[in-house]
Amino acid sequence: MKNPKGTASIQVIERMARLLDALAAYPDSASLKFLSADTGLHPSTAHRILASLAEQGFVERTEAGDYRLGRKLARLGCRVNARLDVRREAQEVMERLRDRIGETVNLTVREGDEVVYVERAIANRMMRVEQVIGSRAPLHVTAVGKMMLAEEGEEAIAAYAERTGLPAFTEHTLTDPEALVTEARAAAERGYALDDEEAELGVGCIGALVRDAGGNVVAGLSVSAPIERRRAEWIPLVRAAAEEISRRLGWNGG
Amino acid sequence: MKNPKGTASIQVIERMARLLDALAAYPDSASLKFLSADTGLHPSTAHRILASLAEQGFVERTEAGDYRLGRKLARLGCRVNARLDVRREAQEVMERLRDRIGETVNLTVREGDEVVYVERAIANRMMRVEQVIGSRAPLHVTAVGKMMLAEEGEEAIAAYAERTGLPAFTEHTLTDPEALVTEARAAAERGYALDDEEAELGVGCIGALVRDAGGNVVAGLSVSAPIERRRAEWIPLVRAAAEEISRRLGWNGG
DNA sequence: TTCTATTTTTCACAATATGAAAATACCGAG
DNA sequence: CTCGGTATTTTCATATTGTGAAAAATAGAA
Repeated sequence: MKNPKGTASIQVIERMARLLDALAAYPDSASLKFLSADTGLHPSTAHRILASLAEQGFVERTEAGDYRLGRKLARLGCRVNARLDVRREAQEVMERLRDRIGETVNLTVREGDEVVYVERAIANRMMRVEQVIGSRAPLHVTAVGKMMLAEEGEEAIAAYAERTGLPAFTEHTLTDPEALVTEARAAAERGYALDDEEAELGVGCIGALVRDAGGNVVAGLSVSAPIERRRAEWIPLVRAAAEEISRRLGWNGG
Repeated sequence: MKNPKGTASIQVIERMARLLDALAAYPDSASLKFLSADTGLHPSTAHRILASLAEQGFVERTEAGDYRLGRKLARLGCRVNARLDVRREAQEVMERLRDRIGETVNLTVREGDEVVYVERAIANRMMRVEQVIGSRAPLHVTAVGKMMLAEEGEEAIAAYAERTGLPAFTEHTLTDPEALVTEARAAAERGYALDDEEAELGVGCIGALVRDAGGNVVAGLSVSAPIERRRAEWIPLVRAAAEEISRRLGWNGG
């Protein structure tokens, strides 16, 4: 059994990644039992890997013996955030936008075939949309995800569709590759994308892209609201906010 | 050659940690050549591990083929930071303290035998002390480090001295285990510690500890200034700021 | 072009991680 | 306090897996 997936990767590292991802899914800490179950790894193997990770500071152990993500990840992670200074720059702009329209504003970055929520400004209303920081969603069910796909061209979208099978989250999810391409192209031309209950029934989003000094897409900004409260007037506001963050990152139009 | 250090760790994970640390030492990106040289790993081995890490998103590759820390680290890291919400809570307090006394304020967390700088509010003066976020310093040459040592008791300080050899950074560095124990105990009793040019000539610090809801030390707050500008009047301000952050984290005195 | 400096792939080998099983630690219930 | 079930940790024989020398490919400089 050699390289079943054709990837030239080291087994332990792939397994470690699975363990860390599983661990990140728990709000605070998790026991060996759950982690080995979630990852499908033999408890003995999971234990050995986790012990090694603990030794290096990638995970920590609670008094109860459970595992949680470690300080070293925070340290290394803050280097990454410092590099793409998005979060820091975005925070203020996001809060202004939230105050202006009264709905939740999210900042997401792409990771593989998904977007990850990295920052947010939550609406202070009884009914609101709220994403957990660190949670993920496939590209094709989110407004910014569709724009990120559009950046890569039609072949890449086709490849994405092939790879993921465009799983449906609601009856409105775009499950047809053709429709996704059309929608993505339209969004790129307009400079914003909508999500009409494609990820969750009753939730509507407006999203726009954030670019760094080099013009590369580094994040996506979006407003998420109950669909009946969403207003077309917000579109220019979302675009302006995304552009404001881009400008702070050194992007001068384009 | 089995477990030369007696540790039951997985080799690849230890090597991966070395590579990531080496990578973190570079401001932006680094080439395979430097990374393998820095870590002492065979280029072939370093390449294979880095490729695997890249596959999992722990590192990314630049257009030039260089390596840099990846998004996944930011994502996992932000989970850690969200847990110990220190940085977010600290930011505002730190800026207020900085504005009050006009000198650089740092937030550090402990990692093994070192403190890591995770947040800061920089003095806006021509001459100022400025630490790079992510950089480190041994416990015994910093104000907060000495307080963190004091938390663990004398035996632990002795063990630390034994382990590290208390390397001298300046002629004022405490290189005698006895002196370090005395100093640490005094600092713990006072509730603050000083650093009198022990890390760098001309730099003086005042540090105090930040505790979470459980009373555990989660970080250290310190003011760093040119030694001749440092004032004893700042001591209560630093302590108050550290306590304010602790309070926000749920700590109610102790 | 040719030469040099890096990066990447290859491959035979043995060191290394694996996982079944046994041992230990941990709890709750009685 | 003891028993019984559960979770964690260690052990150990095994072959799978990662290793690193060397060769191949790639990129740059002259």
